[in-house]
This record gives sequence, C-alpha cells and structure tokens, in this order.
Amino acid sequence: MSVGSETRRPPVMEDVARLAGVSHQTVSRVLNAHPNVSPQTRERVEKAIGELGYRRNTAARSLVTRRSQTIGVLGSDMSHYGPANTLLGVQQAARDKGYFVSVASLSEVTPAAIKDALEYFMMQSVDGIVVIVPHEAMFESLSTISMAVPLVAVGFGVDERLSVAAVNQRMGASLAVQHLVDLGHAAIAHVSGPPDWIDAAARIDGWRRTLAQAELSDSVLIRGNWSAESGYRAGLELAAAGNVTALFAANDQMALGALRAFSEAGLRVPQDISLVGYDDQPEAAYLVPPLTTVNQGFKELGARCMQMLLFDMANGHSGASSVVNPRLVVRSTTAPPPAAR
Amino acid sequence: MSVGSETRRPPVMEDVARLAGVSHQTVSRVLNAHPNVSPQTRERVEKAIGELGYRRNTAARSLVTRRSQTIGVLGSDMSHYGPANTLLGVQQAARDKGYFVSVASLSEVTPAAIKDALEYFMMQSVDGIVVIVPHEAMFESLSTISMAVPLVAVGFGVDERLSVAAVNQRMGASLAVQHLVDLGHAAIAHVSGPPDWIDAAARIDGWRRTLAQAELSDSVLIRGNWSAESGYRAGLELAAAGNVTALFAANDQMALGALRAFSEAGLRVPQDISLVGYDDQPEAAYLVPPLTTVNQGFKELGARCMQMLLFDMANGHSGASSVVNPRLVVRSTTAPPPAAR
DNA sequence: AAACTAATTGTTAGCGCTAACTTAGGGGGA
DNA sequence: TCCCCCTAAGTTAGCGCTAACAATTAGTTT
Repeated sequence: MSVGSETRRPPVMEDVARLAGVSHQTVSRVLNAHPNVSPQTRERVEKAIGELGYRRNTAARSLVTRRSQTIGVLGSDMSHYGPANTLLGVQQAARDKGYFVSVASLSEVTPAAIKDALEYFMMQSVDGIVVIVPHEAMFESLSTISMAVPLVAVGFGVDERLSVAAVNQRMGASLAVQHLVDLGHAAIAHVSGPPDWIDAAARIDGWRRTLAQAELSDSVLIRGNWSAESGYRAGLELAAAGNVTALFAANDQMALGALRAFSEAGLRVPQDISLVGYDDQPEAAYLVPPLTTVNQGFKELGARCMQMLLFDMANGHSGASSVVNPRLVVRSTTAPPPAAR
Repeated sequence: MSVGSETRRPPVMEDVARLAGVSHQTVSRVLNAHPNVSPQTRERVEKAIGELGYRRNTAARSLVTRRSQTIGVLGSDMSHYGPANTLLGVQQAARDKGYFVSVASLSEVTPAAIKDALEYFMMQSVDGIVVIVPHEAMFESLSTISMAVPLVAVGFGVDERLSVAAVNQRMGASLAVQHLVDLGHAAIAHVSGPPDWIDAAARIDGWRRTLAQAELSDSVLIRGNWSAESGYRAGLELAAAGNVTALFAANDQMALGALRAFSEAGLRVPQDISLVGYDDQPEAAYLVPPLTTVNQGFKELGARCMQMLLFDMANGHSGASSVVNPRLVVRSTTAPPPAAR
C-alpha cells in the first residue's frame, strides 16, 4: 500500500505525453527534433516537459540507439600540465557537442594496463576514444588490438592506421635549438624525456637534425624522465663537465631542475650557460631568470582531437591527421655564449 | 536478405545461454555472482562467455537496475596540481570499485555554470557526484539545488548538510606560520588565494589565528589569485615596503612568483626574507633555493572521497566528513630573521 | 467528386537485461 | 511413506525509449 509521501520515481515520456495530450512517440519526436511535428504540438510538449522537469533516460535511449553519447579519454599522467590541458580541451569540446566524457588514467604504461583501460571503455560502450598517451607501448597496443570504435591518438606521428592530432615536436625542438645556434652557441646539450615517449623521441630528433643542419657536431644527450629532479641531475653533470654553453631541456620542469643545478654550481644563466625549456607552463615566466621555452597549444589540441573524433564517428576511420605548430617564447635564459662576448 | 559478410552485431546474453545450454537468466546469475548456480553450470557459462567474447550491455543493465555505475566528478581548474591529483585518486578508486568516471570542468565558477554541470550529470544519470570546487559559489549552489543523488564535496568545512572530504587547511596554515614564528619571525605576511575559495579563506584564517596565538599583531595580507604572476606582484610590493621578514604564500606557484620578485629586488631568501609555500608540488624541491612548503595528500584525499561516496550511495546521505592532515616540509627558504642573527 | 498526395500523429514491437515468480528435483523429519 | 523445504534451474514481464509501420487528416490533382 503506497503512501503519498513515497519517493516518486522521475517522470517518463509517457507522463509528458499524457500531460500534453499526445502520444509518447510525439514527445520523442519533439526531443529528437524530427521535422514533422506541428508548431503548436511542439510547444505543448515543451511546456509539459518543463512543468514535469522531465529528463530523458539515457540508458533506455542508448539501448535502442546503440550509442552511449560517451567518449572515453585515456591518459597517463594527467597531473602534468600538457595532458591535463589537452583533457580540458577535449572535455569542453565534447560537452559542447552533447557528449559525455569518461576518463581513465594509466598508473603505469604497460601493454596490460592499456588493454585493461581500453577494455574498461568497451564495457562502457563508448562511442569513441581519445588517447593521450604518446608512448611506444601505446602504439604497439593500438596496432594489435583492433578497436571496434573510432579512436584518435594525441601526439603520435602521422600514420595512416591512426587518426592523429599532434603538435609538431620536431619543429618545436628545431625552434629552440636554432634560436641557440643563432645566438652563436656551438655546444648545445639536450636533456630528453624517456625516449620511449614519442614526444621525447621527436624532440631528440629535432635537436639532432637542427644541429646537423648547422653543421655542428653531435653534442651531449642526457636522458631525463620529465621530472625536475632528473633535470637537476643533468644540470649538475653538465656543470661538472663544463663542455657545453647551452642546454635544451625537453620540458619546463627539467629546465627548472637544471636551473637549480647551475645555480648551485655557480654557473650564471644566461651569462655562462643558456637554457631553453619546453611547454611554456604558466610558471615558466616567473622562474629566475624567466625561462625561454616553446609554447604548445594544448587546449587547441584537445579541441581538434574531439573534432577529428566526431568526424571519424560520422564517416568511419579516416586516418587523418591534424598538426598544430608550436611557438618559441624568448625570455631571459638565453644569450650569446661566453666566448662570443 | 543478409549475407555472411555483414557486420555481426556483438553477442548478447541469449547467445551465451544457447552455447552453454542454459537459459539467459542463468547467464545473468553467473555474471552477477548469484549463489544458486552449480559449479559445473557456472563453469560452462564462463567458458561460453570467453569463447564468444561476450560483454554485458551496460545500457540494458542500467535501464533495469536504475543505476549507471557512473560517478560524476566536477572540477574547475583541473590543470592545477591539487585538483588534478585529487581527480586521479577518485578515478583510480572508482575504477577499482567498478565505477565509471565522468568528468566535467567548469571554465568559470558561477552558479549558472555549476547548475549546468550538475544538470549534465543528471542527464547522464550518474549514481553519485564528487565536487572538487571548493568555492563559495559552489556552497550556495549545493544548498539551493537539492540533489537526487549522493554527493561528496572536497575541501569544504564540516557541515551536516554535506558529506565532506578535506585537508585541514587551517592546520596546514598553522604549521607553516608556526614554523616561522618558531624561527623568530614577528612580521609574517600572507599572499592568499582569492578569498571566495574556501581553501584560501581557511588558510587566511589559520595564518591569523596562529599569529594571534603567538601574540603577534596582524601583519600584511595581500590577495593573490593562485598564479605565479600574482605572487610576483605581491613579492615586489613586500620588497618595496620592507616591513616584513617572512612571507607565507597560499600555494607553491605564488611562492615561486614571490621568489623571483625577491631576487629582482635584491632580497636574499632565506637570509633577508623567509618564504613558505603550500601544496608541495614536485617542483618545490627544485626551486632556488628549495622551497619550504606544506604537503597535502591529494591522491589520498581522492581515494577517501570515493570511499565516502560509496558509503553514502549504499546508506543514504551521511553528512560525514573525513579530514586529512597536512604536513610541513622544511627545506631551504626559511631561516631566522635578519635581526635575530 | 473520386483518388491520390503529403503532413502529422498514433500503435506496435523490440533493444538486452534483471527481478520476481514458477517449476522440477532431491534430501530430511514426522 | 508422505509432506515440507531447500536448491537449481527456467519463464515471464517489464525498464523507457526509438524505429518502423499504420492511421488519420487536410490539401491537391484529375
């Protein structure tokens, strides 16, 4: 025996239909913006929807349409500046287009973890996937697992098997290194990210090529791991060796670490040694001295990603690619080398 | 007339049932770990599931169980260190418990935007919501909008209307300020976050109280906005006035900005002025000099959040609260004031 | 005026799953 | 031995929605 005060279950389409004096199907038509509904009817239905505070049941809709209106975003180090902002861009673009965004983050980048995460998305029956894990393991996983839904990868090289949105990392590295070359530097070291990260590899490559193009011999390459700590160690090493006049760091955090190492070693930046970072995090402008770095449009990247995904979702896999160009931001950590003064 | 090569739709429960020689309900029972299934049957069903690569349809399941297995996470500045890591914690805990995580981020913190975002979650019929927007506007919105699903808020003060997981900000601020007091500082300024952010207000309060407790008169309070830039401006201002010997910054980024300002003004840290940050971002240890700061366990916070949400989802709104204690990390930006030397 | 259109609305049949009920077979206890 | 109950299944009836089709009305056309 039900009492008046029981929790009323939310209104369903039929309730709206009754109130508006139409069939539930007409309500559905209004909701889906079908053409053949008379203006008066539409209005009555909309009024009823408003009055009842009706909200369409997503599960029922998904069941019959076979689409979840959800896209999955896979990331690895979402607490870092770049990925976090890309996610933000994706998220906002998705919401604008009426999609929900489900996220999964990898605590370790291994084929097994990647497979798990993709499986998780399949369980959720997402309509599309964005992958923000520019790591080699990801590439392998993507070529073995054939995905049932469109997928766009951020930060991979152009490959017709993948739809890709990326920043031109080689160009970014070139910009940085060429700037140093133009200032007169001849011994330009590089602290890289772990080379199994696609971006890291591309920046190493850009650094090498630019050096070669300037007819400079290969200089010292130190492998970092994106952390300030690894930049610090690299800086210490370089300061001890004393054989370079400039350092190109593969991200701002490592540059920050290097900055401290140089300071400890009594090396002045930029008088004794020049430094260029990568990412242009908001803090970069407030380091001592302000960091010359490379700006990547992360949010823009996220938005483009979503755009491509929508395209692929509508037209099938495209294998298209969209490349954003980075921009060099010159601040105060770069100057001509000591010898050139 | 269907051809063999048509795209086969994914297997459904009935397909599994047929292959295993049971009814679809038995398959459902196996999947839901119901007790009354004989081991042999269970095994046969599991084998069939494996062979077909069967995956339960979430939409159908949600439709009948009236739960989406999804929780919504609302954030505002997900590109910042704290929120991003809290999200990470929530996300991992959720995935462990078999929940999907849908995120929405506010580009501006206004009642309207908040309402939109919550509406978005209701459309998705999430089972619970985690709010990582410790802002006053959020508090107002939450008290007006009565939510149909359990909600836990991160970073709010204890309030029986809300289930809350938070870091004890007042204590964190106390730790920082008391450390300075203990060193002998008597004029301790504070660059705060925007005071309509709950955390910022609590840190201001903690700063004030600790000062009062030490019988020190109120010192200068500068309103920042969390950005390095605002910390820089505050640092410049303080250096010009020259009437304080220590600065407590409400986050590490502002501390970083202040560090640059001090350096430009020729003030040595910590000899001329001491500085304490807040957050303990990984970079804090690699500033020049390494930053004394307050560590908050963000991931832990996220995990607790999820735990509380699950509890509320099972037992109805609890209004409980879970408070994590922060920890002072002393590095090299703090020393006795010049006069005390 | 009969018949054929087009526009608008209603009716029906599932989508794939779980909850609730029903049935079929064994053990014990009287 | 009969009855009751407990276990392991099967059957049935929706959850709330959309797609496909059927029905009604109004507006043409011959």
